[in-house]
Amino acid sequence: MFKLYNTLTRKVEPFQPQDGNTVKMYVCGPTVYDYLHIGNLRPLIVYNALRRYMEIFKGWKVIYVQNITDIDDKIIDRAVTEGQDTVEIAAKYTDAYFKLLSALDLSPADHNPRATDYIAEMIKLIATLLDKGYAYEQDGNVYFRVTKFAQYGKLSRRSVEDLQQGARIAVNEKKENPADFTLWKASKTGEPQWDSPWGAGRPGWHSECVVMAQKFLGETIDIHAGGNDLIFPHHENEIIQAEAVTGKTFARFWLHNGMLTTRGAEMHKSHGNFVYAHQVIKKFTAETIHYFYLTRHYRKPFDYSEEALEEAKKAVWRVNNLLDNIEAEFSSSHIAKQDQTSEKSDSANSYRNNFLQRLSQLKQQYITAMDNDFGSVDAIAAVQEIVREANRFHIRATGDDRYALQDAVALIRSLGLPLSLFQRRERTEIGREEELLHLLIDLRQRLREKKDFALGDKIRQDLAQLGFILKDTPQGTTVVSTTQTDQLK
RNA sequence: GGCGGCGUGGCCAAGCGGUAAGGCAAGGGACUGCAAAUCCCUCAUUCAGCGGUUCGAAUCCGCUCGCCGCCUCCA
Repeated sequence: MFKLYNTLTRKVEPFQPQDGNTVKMYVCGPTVYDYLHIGNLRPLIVYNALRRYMEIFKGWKVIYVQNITDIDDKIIDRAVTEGQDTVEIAAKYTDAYFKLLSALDLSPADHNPRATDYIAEMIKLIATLLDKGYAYEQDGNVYFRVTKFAQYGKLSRRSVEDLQQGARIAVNEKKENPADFTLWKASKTGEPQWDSPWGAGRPGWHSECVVMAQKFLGETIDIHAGGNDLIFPHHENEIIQAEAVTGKTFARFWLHNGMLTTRGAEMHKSHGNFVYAHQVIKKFTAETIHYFYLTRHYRKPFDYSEEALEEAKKAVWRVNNLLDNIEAEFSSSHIAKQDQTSEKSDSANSYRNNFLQRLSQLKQQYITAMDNDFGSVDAIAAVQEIVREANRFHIRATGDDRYALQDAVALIRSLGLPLSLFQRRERTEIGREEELLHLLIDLRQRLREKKDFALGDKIRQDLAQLGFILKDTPQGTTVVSTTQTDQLK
């Protein structure tokens, strides 16, 4: 049974899409005022993997919507400091955002609505809230009257009274209640603005997600996800707007990922303790980065460090090394065929069967882990276990039994697929390059047979410099290209 | 003040009532001309501390200590 932790109920609950086969999923996207930092990457990677798991292993069709917030105070500030207008700023960072997604091998969303394309719908929503008495206008500003909605606070589990005790609620004379939030903001001169029944201005932050989620996914969506820093006020304020209007549940499941920290402190632009995502991508592959995030449970905070990424790199390498070895063995014409044609003995057969049985056991372990609130950490542990088993089998199996290794490779690739791991076809392309490589390998083999190890080692060293790692295995010499992978020291 | 989370081996990190996964590191061994990789063995009688519930607790409850987040913008 597939289960997810729902912030709304604070419980792990069985999840099924509300209408048969289609999951309607909305993930809060970026405000495009700067490049993303690595903390921003966590929800992208985690929810992408969740989505793909639901598609590939559950067989559901996921409609995945992620907004782009392209109008906001931070964008206005940025426009001033960069000397451009807000449209240019938004375009620049939106473009960088999509480039990053692609570099990270993240599946594109089905829809990426931009806030400024939905101003009219937001105005309509706000007008409805005014009509129903959930909002009020003051000097061109419109505020939500939070006390009017009894369930306000049901997601974050706080009451309006709690909020009033908080010392950090901004004093605003225009509000009836300090906890009321802005739906429409009257613009100052020079700021971007849109016409509305309440004068020129721009929408508050929380309306856009409601409008865009409902536009693409309907009044009740299956999953709404984002960072746990959005629980309050952002998601709380979305719920109140949506449900005040429709009277229906806005989102059935609310998912929230934990924050990244740097030496224990939350990573935040304003703390200055962040690293840009594009900087990390220069040093590590997308695969290593995915592994890094997916080996920590998505709801817990965790500490970023380059050492931790180095460790992830090695762990990924361990898996790919096995895939390389086996694929090299099965595709290389240099391996003697006689090994693969011997008749099978009963004992060998049972050895193979045991191995295959163990593989399916570990596959089940992976699925159980993933089904249990996206336990990617345990799921990856199961893959590592497959690697150990396969390495063992690789050493000991003989004859036709060895073909079972191809099953192991296929399994690892299929389990890695939703996680964006272990997909790379490592073998160098068949072609002139490979012919040349094998010429060198043959030459080196002859030198080694003549005990001329000095020259043989030089060939190996020089090829390594060019990015081709030679390994002398019992099955012969194999070659792996490091051009597409993290190079180990 | 209110709401919430976390504390597991040298490090990272699962497990959330049935007797401690996985990775990295380290030590020993096998294999190898040397490498690389791989395999075998060792590496938490114990899960911050103290009580309680239970046949049984890292897992539930209470208290204490330590760290962190939200309550303003933040993924």
